[in-house]
Amino acid sequence: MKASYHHGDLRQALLDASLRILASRDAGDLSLREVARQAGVSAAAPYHHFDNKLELLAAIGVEGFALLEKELREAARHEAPGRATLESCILGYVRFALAHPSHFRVMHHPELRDPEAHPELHAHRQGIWQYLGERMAQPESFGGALDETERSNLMALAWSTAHGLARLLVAGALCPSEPPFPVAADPDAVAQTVAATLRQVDSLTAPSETEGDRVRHESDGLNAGHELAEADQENSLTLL
Amino acid sequence: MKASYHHGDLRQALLDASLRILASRDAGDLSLREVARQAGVSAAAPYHHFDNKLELLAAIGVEGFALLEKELREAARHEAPGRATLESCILGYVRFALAHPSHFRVMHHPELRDPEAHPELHAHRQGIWQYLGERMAQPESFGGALDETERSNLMALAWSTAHGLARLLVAGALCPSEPPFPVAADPDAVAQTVAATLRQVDSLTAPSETEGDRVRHESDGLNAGHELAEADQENSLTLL
DNA sequence: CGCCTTTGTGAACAACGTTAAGATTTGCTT
DNA sequence: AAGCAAATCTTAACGTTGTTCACAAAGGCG
Repeated sequence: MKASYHHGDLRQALLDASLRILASRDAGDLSLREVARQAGVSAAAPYHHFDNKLELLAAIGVEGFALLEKELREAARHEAPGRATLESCILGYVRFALAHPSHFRVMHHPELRDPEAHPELHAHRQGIWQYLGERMAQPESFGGALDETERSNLMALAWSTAHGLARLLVAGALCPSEPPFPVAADPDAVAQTVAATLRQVDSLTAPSETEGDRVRHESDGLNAGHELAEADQENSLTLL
Repeated sequence: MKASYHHGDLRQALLDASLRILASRDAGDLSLREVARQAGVSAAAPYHHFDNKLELLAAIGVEGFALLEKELREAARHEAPGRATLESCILGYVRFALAHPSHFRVMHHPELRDPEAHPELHAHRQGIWQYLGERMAQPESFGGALDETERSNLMALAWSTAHGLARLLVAGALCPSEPPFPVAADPDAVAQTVAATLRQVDSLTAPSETEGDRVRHESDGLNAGHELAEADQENSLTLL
């Protein structure tokens, strides 16, 4: 089977071998020599396909972002348009992380964050953000009446929750056996429940809301209202 | 000044040197030899104080968790008892991450997650979880009526949001210049606003809630209600 | 003072990322 | 079809890393 001196498609073979290793090891531990070994080539061979080890990881990250966007768009087509968009985005994001944990970890590897060092990866990351932003910005997502500030609040909240939940689940920090606190056995069930719970915030600005609700919420907390107002005044979550 | 052959307190000096380096580099990149160099000792010296490099990082993690717990308890004393506990925990967690990003990153370093390999670190991590769990479990946190399932939901949601927000802010992924979406310039303001926004979920189960609210929420989504019910039935967020 | 324990040094080893120079294959050009 | 340049792979090497080992210096205690 060892066909020829040349490999055929070594680049993809290296990516696959990397992912096989990354399933059990962290991205920081990945050894380029080991990847080459698993692919059946010499230690120097990968350098004809990637500038260095980080670029190999960046390519995996790009692969991951492309896959994420594909799956998000896929999921968006299989649902009633304009309903529960925020919840659906969160769920899609978390499900991707659970389905492709190795990709997810590489996508958020700290050493790949510099936009100038890895422009293609950065472009894909921005693409996801833009896509999610556009979907969540649709007026019917929240019910309609929603000014810029409120929308920013919700998006920061949703993005934080989705990302945090994904990280905790992928890291195994939210498992039923050893508690931070009791949680469901099935990670997907956790995601569903959290997303559904968060939806109650969404409903605050839904059209069915009464004016009485609105007032009660705003004057609810002792310092909460004050701090929020203060933050709004200083620089708040207004458009950049 | 180079006093003697012996260092005095090399252990702490190594920890300090590490943190100095970690301020600009990631935990995975930290070189033990460089730490030793900065501390002015040979490459083998650290092995008299730490079993290996990971144990050095684990010690920093322990330091971080202890600091976090101290700051959380500190903040808890300076506020009206039993009010907005959930929001205060979130804010405290995020503020710690912003104030001590190096510690925060090490505390969540992927290679330090194994409880058996780093039992002391794991104990401190559990301690934080337990402390936060106890605080958020206080009945007056939410207003009173709250069954086990609802409490788990809220805690999973709050923990996810706090952790996700902290990670995004520490990573610089929520900055005003390059948008995922517009966000405040001051990270602390973002944290305040997100925490305040999340508080609306809290208010769902507050005593001032009317029965009409409750019903409307549960029958709100098209599939959301269904999925939640399904999750509840299967294994849900009940006590472990 | 003598002696054991602690804490430092220096040299060594294997593994790693990366580069350089040379071999082999591919494919285009004529 | 021949030949030649580009792409791909190999072997060898360099410097750095984590870690270990044997040994030296300092501290503490009888």
